[in-house]
Amino acid sequence: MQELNPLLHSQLRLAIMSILMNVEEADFVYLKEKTESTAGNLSVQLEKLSSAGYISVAKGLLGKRPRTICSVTAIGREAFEQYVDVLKSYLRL
Amino acid sequence: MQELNPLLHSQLRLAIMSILMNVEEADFVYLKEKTESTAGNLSVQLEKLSSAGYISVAKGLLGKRPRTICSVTAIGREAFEQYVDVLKSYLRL
DNA sequence: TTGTTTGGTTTATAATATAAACCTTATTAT
DNA sequence: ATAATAAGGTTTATATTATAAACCAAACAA
Repeated sequence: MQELNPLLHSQLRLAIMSILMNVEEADFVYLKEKTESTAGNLSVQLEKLSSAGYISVAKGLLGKRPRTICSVTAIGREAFEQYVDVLKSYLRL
Repeated sequence: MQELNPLLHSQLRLAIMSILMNVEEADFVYLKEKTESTAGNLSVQLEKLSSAGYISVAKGLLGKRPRTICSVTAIGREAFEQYVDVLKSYLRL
């Protein structure tokens, strides 16, 4: 049995990645609402995905307010797809 | 987004359940080999699945040696299937 | 009869997820 | 002006979880 990439096998990080896989980019506020997570938890998990190179995080401003935009990288996309393949083998999908 | 049943969303417990979903029953030694887990870890996770009612665990003897036989219950089967459905919605399968 | 293997369980530790507390800048109300 | 409130986060502390180490009892082997 292959191992399930532990960076992706986490409720919140998987939710984040699954959103980002289906959209060009998403900002912090959107991800927070969609995943119903706390800001702290989201911040931590984004940082983990980011430092693994799975997503890119751009911190900028929208008008005068801070705005953090996230998108999945090629590496992240590949990791996600591989994770899905392993899961399929577990679940016989 | 629906939550991923945390009792199933765990590498080893998911592996155990995925094995048990495809087989009438399996003993401790078999599960240990298949999952490549340590006996301690396996013991703990079997206990968790058991006390949730997801699997039944029968401790008996084969000849003179102890033998622990596990099988998935109807409740476990249903929980697993529901978990798979939620996962599908995450992964667009 | 001492050591070793088998089949586990219990307990301690390491890792992880999560939320609480906090910070900064902007806006609103007084 | 200035004191509260909100927006958008980050940092840090805590609770949970997974994992392995240490342990135990029975059987068998040397």
